[in-house]
Amino acid sequence: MVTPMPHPTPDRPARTGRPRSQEADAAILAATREALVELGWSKLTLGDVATRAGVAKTTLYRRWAGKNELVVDAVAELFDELELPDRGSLAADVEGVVLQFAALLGRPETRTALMAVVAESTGDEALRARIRSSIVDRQKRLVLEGRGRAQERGELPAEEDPETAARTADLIFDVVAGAVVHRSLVSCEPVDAEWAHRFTALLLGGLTAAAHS
Amino acid sequence: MVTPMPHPTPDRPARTGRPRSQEADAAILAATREALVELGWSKLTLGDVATRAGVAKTTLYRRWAGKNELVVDAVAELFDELELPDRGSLAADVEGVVLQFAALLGRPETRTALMAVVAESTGDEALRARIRSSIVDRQKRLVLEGRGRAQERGELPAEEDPETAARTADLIFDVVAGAVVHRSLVSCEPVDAEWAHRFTALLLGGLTAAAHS
Amino acid sequence: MVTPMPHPTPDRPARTGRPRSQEADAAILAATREALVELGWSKLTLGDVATRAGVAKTTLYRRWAGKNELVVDAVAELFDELELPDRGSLAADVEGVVLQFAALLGRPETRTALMAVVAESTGDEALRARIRSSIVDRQKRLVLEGRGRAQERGELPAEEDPETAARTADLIFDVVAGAVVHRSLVSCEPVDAEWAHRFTALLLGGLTAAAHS
Amino acid sequence: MVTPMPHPTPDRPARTGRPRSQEADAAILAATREALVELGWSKLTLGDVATRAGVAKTTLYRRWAGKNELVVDAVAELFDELELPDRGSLAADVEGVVLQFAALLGRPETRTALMAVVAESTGDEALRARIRSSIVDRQKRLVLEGRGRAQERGELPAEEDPETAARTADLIFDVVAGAVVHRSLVSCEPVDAEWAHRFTALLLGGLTAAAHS
DNA sequence: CGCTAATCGAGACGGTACGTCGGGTCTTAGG
DNA sequence: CCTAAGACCCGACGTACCGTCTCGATTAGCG
Repeated sequence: MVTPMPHPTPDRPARTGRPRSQEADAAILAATREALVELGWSKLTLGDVATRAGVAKTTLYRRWAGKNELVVDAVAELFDELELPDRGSLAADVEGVVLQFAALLGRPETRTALMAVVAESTGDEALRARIRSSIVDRQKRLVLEGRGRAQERGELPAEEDPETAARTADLIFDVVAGAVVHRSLVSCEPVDAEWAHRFTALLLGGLTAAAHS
Repeated sequence: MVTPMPHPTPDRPARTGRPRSQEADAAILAATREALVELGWSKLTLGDVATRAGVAKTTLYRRWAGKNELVVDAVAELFDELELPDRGSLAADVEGVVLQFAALLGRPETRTALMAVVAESTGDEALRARIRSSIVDRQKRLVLEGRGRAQERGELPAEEDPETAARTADLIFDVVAGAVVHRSLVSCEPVDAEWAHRFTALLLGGLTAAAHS
Repeated sequence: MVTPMPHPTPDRPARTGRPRSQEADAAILAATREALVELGWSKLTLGDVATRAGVAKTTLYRRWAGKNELVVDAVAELFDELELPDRGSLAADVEGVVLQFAALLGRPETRTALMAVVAESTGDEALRARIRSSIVDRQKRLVLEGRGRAQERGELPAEEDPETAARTADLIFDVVAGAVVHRSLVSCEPVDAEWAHRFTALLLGGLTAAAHS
Repeated sequence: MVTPMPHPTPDRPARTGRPRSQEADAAILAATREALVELGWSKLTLGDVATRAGVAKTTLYRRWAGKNELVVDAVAELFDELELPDRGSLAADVEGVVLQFAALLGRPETRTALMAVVAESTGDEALRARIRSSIVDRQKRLVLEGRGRAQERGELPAEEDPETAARTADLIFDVVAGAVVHRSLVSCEPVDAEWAHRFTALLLGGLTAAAHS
C-alpha cells in the first residue's frame, strides 16, 4: 500500500463531485482513539473503527493508507497539548513538563499507540519520518523554549556555538523523553512529583557540571 | 488464547510420555529471531516460524501461548550478552555499557522486537511482568555492578541509606536505558562515541552534583 | 457450524452492497463434482474446492454451511437429468428408468456423494430434510408420471382411493430406488438390461397380483 | 494405510513378549459403537474411542488400520442377530425378517455406520470386499433359508436351474434389503407392520407371477 | 434544472494467517 | 512383545481481517 489517495486534499480543491465529509474525519479519528483504549494496538481493526465511526470501510481507506498512518494521525494531536507554563525557575519548568508528559503517557490511548507505531516504524522509513514530523520533533520546541526562558532569567548562559547548542538540546530531549517513557512504560513505576524532582536535580546538575568542564 | 500449557515444565518432570524435544525449542527461538530480522514484528507469522524451524505449528503452540510470549523469550537471551568490562574508571565503564547497549539495539531483531512487545504489553499485565522479569530487570545488575566497582575505586562514596541507594539505581537505570533507546529508536540518531561521551558527562555530573546537595 | 448465511437469498433481494457472483456459484458446484470424482467424499476438502473453482474459501462459506450442504447441492442437479421417455409400454418405461438411474449411480461423483450424505444425515434432521427435498422427493415424479401414462394406455386401472394410490406410489419408489441402489452400491453387481428385465417383471407382476387381491 | 498389523493374530500365536489384552479388544469395539451413537460417523475420533475404552491410541492402531476397518468390525456382529424364525408361511417369514431388519436399522449405531462405511467404500475396493464379506453376504443366508423352508412347505416349487435360482436369490436380496434401507434411511418413513405387509404382498406376488411366465 | 463527477453506505470479493483439531507415527518408561 | 502416556509432523478446519471491488444512492458545483 502506497498511500493511494494521499490525504484529504490540501490545496487541490477537488472542485467537482461530492466533497468529502468533514465529520467523517473527526468521527474516524475519535473512533480510532476509543478503539485503541479498548482493544490495544494489535487487536484494533479498521473495520471496527469504521463501524464505530458510523462510516464505511471504503471511506476510511480513501483517506488513510493503513492502520499505521491512521493511528499516527489519531494520536499526534494529543501531543500538541503539552505546554511549558512559566513556573518561575528552570527546575520548576522542567519538573512541570516532566509531569505533564507523564500524565500524557498515562492515558491509555497514548501509551498504547506511541510504542506501537514506533515499533512498527523500525522497518519502515516513511512511517518513521511521519512519526518524527508529526509527533516527536514538535516537542523539541519545549526544550528550546525552556532554555530560552532560563537564559532570559540568567539561569543559563547564552550559548556561544550554535551547533553545540543544538546538540545539547537534542541530548536533553532524548534524556528527558527517554527517561520518562522508560520509567512509565517499561519499568512501570509512577512518575510522581518525587521522581520528577530527583530526575530534574540529576539533569540540571549534569548540565551545569558539563558546562563548567 | 489462555496460555494452555504455560511453558516447558520447570519442576513438574512430566515423567510419562515422550519428552519434549530440546532441539525444537532452540530451533524455534532461532527461527523466531531470523524471521524477526527479515519480516519485522507485524509480518512475523507463527506458521512461518514453525516452517523455518522445521517444526509443526502445534509443537510451537504447545510451548508458547502466542506471538508475544514467543518473541519475548526469543529476544530475552540476547540481552544477557551485555557485560560490564572493567575499563578503569566509572566514566569509561558507563560509556562502554552505553555503546554496548546501543549496539544491541542496532541489531534488527532487537530493535524490532523490543518496542513491539513493550507496545503489546500496555494492555496485558501478564506480558508486562514477563518482559520485566525476562528482559528489563536483569539489566539492572549492570548499574549495581558499576556502582560497586566505582565505590571500590573510591569514585563514589558508600551509600548511607539503602532505600535511597535503590531509588537512585532505578533512576539511573531509567535515564540510561531510556535515553539510549530514545536516541536510537525514536530520534533515529546514531549512538556513537561522541554522544556516549556527552551523555556520560551529563549523567555523572548530575550524580555528583545531586550527591552534594 | 450453524448455517450462518443459509444460502444465496431466494426472495430477499439484498438490495444493498455488491451482489453475489453467479459465476462463483456455478464454478463452485462444478469444482465440487470434479473433486468428488478425483478424491472421494472423505478426502474432499473445502479449501481444495475453492482453489479449483478459483474462488476464496470465504466465498464458499458465505453460501454453504459445510461440506454436506455443498455436496447435496452439487449432486442434486445431476438427479434432475432423469427422464421418463415414452417407450410404449409400462414395462419398457420401468426398464428404461431403472437403467437410467443405474447409469447415474455409476458415475463416480454420484455414487460417492449419495451414500455419504445419506450417512451423514442419520444424525442431522436438517440435512435429511434438505436431501429429501433436493434429491429424493423430486424423483417421485417419475413414478407418478409412469403410472399416469400406463393408465392412459389402459395398462393400469384408474385408482379409486387417492390415499391408497399415494401409498402404493411410495412403496414402488422405495422398492425401485432401493433395489437399484443396493444392487449397484452394496452388492456391487452390474445393473444391466438383463437384471432390469427380471426386476421389472418382479415389480409389475407384484403390482398386478396385489391389485387383484 | 495398508493394515500394517493385519489384525489380532489368528494362528500366529505371538509366543514371546506380553500377550495382547483380550479386554482391550472388547472395550474398543464397545466404545466404538457408543461413540457412533453419540457422535455419528464423521465426528467419531479414534482418539476419543481410545479414551472411552481406557486404552492408548497406540493399542488401537496396533489392531486396526483405521476408522473404516474399526467401524466395520464394530458393527458387523450386530448384523448376525438377524434370524428367520419359522412363522408357518413364506409371507409371515418375509414379514418377520423385514421387521427384524428394520428394527436393526432403527438402532442409531447401525443406521449411522452402515451407510457411512458403504459410502467410504465407493473408492476403496478392499474396504468394499471387507464389508461384503463381513456384513452383506452373510445375510443372504436368510433368503436361502426362507426359500428352502417354503419349498419344504410346498409354497414354492423346487427350482430347476441352479444358476437361475442363484440369480433370483440375489434379486430378492437386493429388493428386500434395498427397499427396507431406502424406506428407513432415505425416505425416513416407518417400516411398520402395515408397510411390511404391503411390501411382502408385492414381492411374493411378483415372484409367483414371474415364476409362471 | 439537469449534468457530471466524486462521494457515501453496504457488502461481496480473493487472500493470508489464525489457533484448533484429528490422524497416524514415534519415543519414552514400565509390565 | 505389549501398554499408557504424550510429543511429534502433517493437513484441514472454520473464522477474522485485510485491502479491493462493485453496487445503488447521495450531494455538491457548473452549465
